Amino acid sequence: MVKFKVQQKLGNGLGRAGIITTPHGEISTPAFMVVGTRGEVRFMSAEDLRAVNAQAMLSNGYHLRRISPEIADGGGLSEWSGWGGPTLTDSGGFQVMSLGSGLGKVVSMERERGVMNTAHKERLAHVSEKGVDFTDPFDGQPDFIGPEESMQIQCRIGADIHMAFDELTSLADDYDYNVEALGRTERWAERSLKEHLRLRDTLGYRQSLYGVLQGGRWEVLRRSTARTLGAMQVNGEGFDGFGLGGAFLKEDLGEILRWCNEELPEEKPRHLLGLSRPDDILIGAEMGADTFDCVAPTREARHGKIYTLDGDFNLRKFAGSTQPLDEGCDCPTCQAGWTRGALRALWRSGDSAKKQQYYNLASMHNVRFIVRLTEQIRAAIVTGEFDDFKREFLMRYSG
RNA sequence: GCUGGAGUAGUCUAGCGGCAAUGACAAGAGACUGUAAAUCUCUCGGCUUCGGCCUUCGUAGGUUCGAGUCCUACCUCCAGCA
Repeated sequence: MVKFKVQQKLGNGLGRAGIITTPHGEISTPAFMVVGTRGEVRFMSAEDLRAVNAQAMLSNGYHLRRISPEIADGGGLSEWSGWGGPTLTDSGGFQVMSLGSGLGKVVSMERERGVMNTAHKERLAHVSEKGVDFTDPFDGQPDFIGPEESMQIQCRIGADIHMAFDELTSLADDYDYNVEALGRTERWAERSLKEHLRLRDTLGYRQSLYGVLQGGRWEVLRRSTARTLGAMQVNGEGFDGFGLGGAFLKEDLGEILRWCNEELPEEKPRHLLGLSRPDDILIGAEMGADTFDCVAPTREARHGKIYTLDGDFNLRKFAGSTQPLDEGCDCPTCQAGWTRGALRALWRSGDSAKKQQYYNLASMHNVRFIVRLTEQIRAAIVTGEFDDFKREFLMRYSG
C-alpha cells in the first residue's frame, strides 16, 4: 500500500512537500501525474515519460474495463503498460458526468459557461443508487458500473492507487441535487472500501484506495464529507488517501480545497482530480493537494497550444518563426533545438507521420512544463520560498 | 487552322434562368482541466449605425422583370484532328 511522509509544511498549515511511497516507487510531492487513460499517454512512450521526469501515471478503469483481465495477466498496469512506475486509476466517476449531465459539454471553470446540464433523454449515462447505467459511446453497447464493479475492474488493472466510485456533479447542479448526489457518493465510498478490502492484493502487492470528496461549492457539504470520509472505516480500515473532486469555478477552488483539507487527516495524501493550469496547481499545492493529474497538457499540445513561462501561445501564429518554444526550457523538444516555425510545419503538414512526431514533441514540452512547475513548487516549499515563487511565477505567466 | 471541352473568391470545387454563390483545403480567431477530443466553435469579396449597402463567377457586349447560369464576339487553357 502507499505510505506518505510530510517533509515540510507551509505557514498556512495546509500546503506541504512530502513523499508517497508506492509498490512501484516513490513520488515526491507536490507532483503532476500524467494521464494515460488507456494505459499509455498519447504520443508519449515510457521512455519519453522518464525523459520529462514524470513520476506517476493515471489511467481510467472505465476505459480499461474490458481488457482488465489481460492487464492482470500482464502483471498489472505498471508492468503491462511498460511504464514501470507508480500508477493510479480513476474509478469511472468522471464518466458519470462526461457521458451524463455533461455530455457534449466542456468542463468549464468560468461562471458564464457550462451552466446547462444535458437533457436526461439525451444522456448516455444514468445514475441510480445501485450505480451507473450507460451506453458505450463507441459501440452503443449497454453497460453498468457500480462501486463493486469499479473496484473489481481496478483491482484487476492493479494500479498502486485506486479511486472510490463517485458521482461528479456539474456546475449546473444546485444545492439540493448536490446533497442527494453527495449522500450517494458517500454510500458508494463505503461500498467501494468494503469491496476494495475484499479484493486487494490480487496482483501480489497491496493496492490502495482513495476516497473521493464531492459536495460542489458548499462549505457545509465539503467539510461534512471530508469528516465523513476521513473517518470512514470498514473492519477497522479506512482510506489510504483522498481524491479532491468536483467541477470548480476558478475563484472558488482555493476556498473549497481549504474546507476539505482542514478536515481531512493530515497524514494521508490528497489528489486533486483533473486540474493542471499553473494557477490551479499553485492554489492546489498551497491549499494542501499533493498530487494532480490532467489531460490538458497533452490535449492542448495536440491542439497547438504551447506552454511557456510568459503564458501560452497558439502555434498557428508562428509560421516560419525561428524562436524557441520557451527560452531556457529543459524539455527534450527544446533541448533538441525545435523552433516554433519548425514545429508548426510538422503539425500543419498533411503527412501523418510528421503530425505524429509533432504530437510527440509538443506533448513532451507541455508535460515537462507542468512537471517542472511541480518540481519548483516542491523546492520552494522545502526552502520556505513558496509565496515568492508563486507571486513571481504568476506575474510573469499572466503578465 | 478545324472540332470538341473548360475558365467560379488564396487553391481545388458545386452551381446550368431567380432574388449576389456549395463543399473541401489553406488561412485567421477562440475553446479545451479525473480524454466520446490528432477534437470542437466562429470568420474567411468590401463597407456597415448590424437593418442593410456595394462589388463579384476569363473579357466585352446582348437577350430577360431577373444571368456563373442563355446568346454573340474575343482572350486563355486542355483534348482530338490537321
